[in-house]
Amino acid sequence: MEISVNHDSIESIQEALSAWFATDKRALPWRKPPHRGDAYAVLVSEVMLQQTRVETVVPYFEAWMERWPTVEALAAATEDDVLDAWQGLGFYQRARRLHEAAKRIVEDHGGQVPSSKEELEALPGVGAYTSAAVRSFAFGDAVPAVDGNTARVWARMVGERVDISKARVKREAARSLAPLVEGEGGHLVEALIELGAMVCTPRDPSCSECPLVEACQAYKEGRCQEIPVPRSTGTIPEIEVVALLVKDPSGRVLLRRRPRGGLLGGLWGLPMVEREDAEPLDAAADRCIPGFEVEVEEGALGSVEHVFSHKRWRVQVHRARAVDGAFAVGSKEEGWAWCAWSKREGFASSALDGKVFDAVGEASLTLEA
DNA sequence: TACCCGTGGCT
DNA sequence: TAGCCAAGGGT
Repeated sequence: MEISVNHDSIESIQEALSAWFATDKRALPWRKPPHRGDAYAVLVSEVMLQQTRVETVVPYFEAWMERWPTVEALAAATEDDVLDAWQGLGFYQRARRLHEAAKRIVEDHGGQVPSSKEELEALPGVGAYTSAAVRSFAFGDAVPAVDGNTARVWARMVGERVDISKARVKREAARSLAPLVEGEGGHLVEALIELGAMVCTPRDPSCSECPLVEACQAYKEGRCQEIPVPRSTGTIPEIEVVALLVKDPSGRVLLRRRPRGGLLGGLWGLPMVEREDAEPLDAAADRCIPGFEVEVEEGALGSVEHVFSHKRWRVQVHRARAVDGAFAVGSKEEGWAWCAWSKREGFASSALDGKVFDAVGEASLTLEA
């Protein structure tokens, strides 16, 4: 599939896109000094922006760059501090991969973010999109960085009803768009992304303001509303989850760090497990704290609903204690901690955990009242 | 390839 | 309200 633009008009299209971007682009922190063009800052912003809205990322990016202004500083950080800075952003593997990438850049590349496709994509968390973005925005090596925005712009330009969530479609878009962005530094690559975000929007695109209308097949045919096709979505399962509120004699609460790699990996929360089909409450409670038998109260203190990208949790929080009177669950390094209620913010946790903490806090107030 | 991996704003 | 979706990557 090719963009229906001849060689004479490609220059005028480039000029129109360039002029639009120069006047209409948003003043985002990674587009301003001292971050603009800094490969480390580009890498941080692009990883944060993966599947995440710009407005959400802005405060995280600013705090991150203040805390770790250089790749060396990030490489020297602890994993706990990295997760602390990332908490609430979601997709927590991104944080640990970015941290690991910083370490490798320091160890293997002398502290300089590499500029080649091969070396960039060898870094954890850096794929085709992020690699192209770093090359374009930091090294002036203009390569189409095809995110959902650019893919949508391209799909409408060629007028094809494609599913832009498919990797094959994004590869085709990158190949097809290369002549449009090359030879202009990286700003046309970024302009395509910005155009998709601000003008060529998923619904009700502002075609009257678009610098690419003359090259847009979908506009010509009046089919912008039906391109691209909506991606197919299945229904997500709803899962019952049991969480335990366990206190020691001094009133501290038992927290558990989730294993790396899984859902909310590396983050702290009340011990909790997904309940098997028709699993008795006490059996699920025992699995919350492996190796210990638990006495769990039947009535729930509170309940929390939380929707992830691929499943829905209904969390029931129960009060519980050790059958033999005491837990020797292990150290903080082993993922267990007794935490005074007022000190829980010292443990990096997710939005889900925040809801659970809130539910427990409200239940306590009710009980005391 | 299909699925796993968060969150919050919008309609 | 319930679903849709956003500057994706790894497996």
